Amino acid sequence: MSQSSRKILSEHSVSITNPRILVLEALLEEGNPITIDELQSKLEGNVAKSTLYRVLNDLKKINILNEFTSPDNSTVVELILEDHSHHHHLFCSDCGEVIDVELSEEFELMLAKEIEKVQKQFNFEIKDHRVEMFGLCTEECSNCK
Amino acid sequence: MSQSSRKILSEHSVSITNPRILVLEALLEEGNPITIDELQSKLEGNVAKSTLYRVLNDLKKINILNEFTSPDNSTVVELILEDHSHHHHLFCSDCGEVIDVELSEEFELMLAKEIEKVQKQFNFEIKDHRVEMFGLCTEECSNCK
DNA sequence: ACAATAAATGAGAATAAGTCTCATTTATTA
DNA sequence: TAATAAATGAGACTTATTCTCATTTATTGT
Repeated sequence: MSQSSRKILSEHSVSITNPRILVLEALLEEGNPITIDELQSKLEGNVAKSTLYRVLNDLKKINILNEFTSPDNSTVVELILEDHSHHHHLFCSDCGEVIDVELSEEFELMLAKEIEKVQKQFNFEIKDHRVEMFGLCTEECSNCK
Repeated sequence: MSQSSRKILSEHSVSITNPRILVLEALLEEGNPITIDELQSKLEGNVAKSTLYRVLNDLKKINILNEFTSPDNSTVVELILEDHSHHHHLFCSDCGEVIDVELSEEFELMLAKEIEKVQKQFNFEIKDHRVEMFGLCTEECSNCK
């Protein structure tokens, strides 16, 4: 795991430091979107708060970190890995879990066409998009604590 | 305008007070999503900061206010009116403007089908969704300051 | 219309997420 | 391995939001 963290850093010409490795490892281990709070817990005080935020900003700058806000206003972060394809998010209003969701290719094609229309309509250059879904996991949901 | 604010409040059995009328009027006048900062400016100090947040929370509770976070992490609010149909948001990374966008009915139908699949896949009950689009308004964009 | 009561407000204190500062430590490179 | 630039930790600072509490305002029954 430490290997891939180092690899990720060097591939992006970012100096390899302990806090960066620890943060990357925590994010890799999680494998899913995670709140800053959860991330801090995982790090068990091994990275200073200021450093954590700095490292997250570093990762954003090299475009390997996605940051967004959950419906309950917590900041959520997620690593963008090469093999990690385009996806969307499903939020549970009950337990707060965030789940990565891939939608069908035909849907994405249709969305691309819609976006094309919106670009023309508003004279915009649309660079990115996301679909967010909100709901409740049912009792059987294994993702829910 | 004050009439409709009063009507909105009484229809939701919320007591009619000056700060609530002022906030509603500002939101009605704007007609578009607006940041808290912009809203505060529009209110020109006529509503205390604590009251503004309280009123916004009141409006959220009666489900006539939609709150979300822009890509630059400002809180954005928008009134949900009866005649205000289902829509999505387009964010300009340049000027920060947020624009309401309606997507085609066929797209929404297809998205509903996708959501149906996601519900089954993750054992979720999906209550709501939104599509967010990020980009840059071009120079001719009249929405951009 | 009025008094009694409950609810809402304003002002500023408190909290919490995120950023900044600066002295110290660590990584890079030659 | 030494010199230098970059990163870190600790805590101060900033800013958005919530909370507290004394005062004001709206509502309701008469």
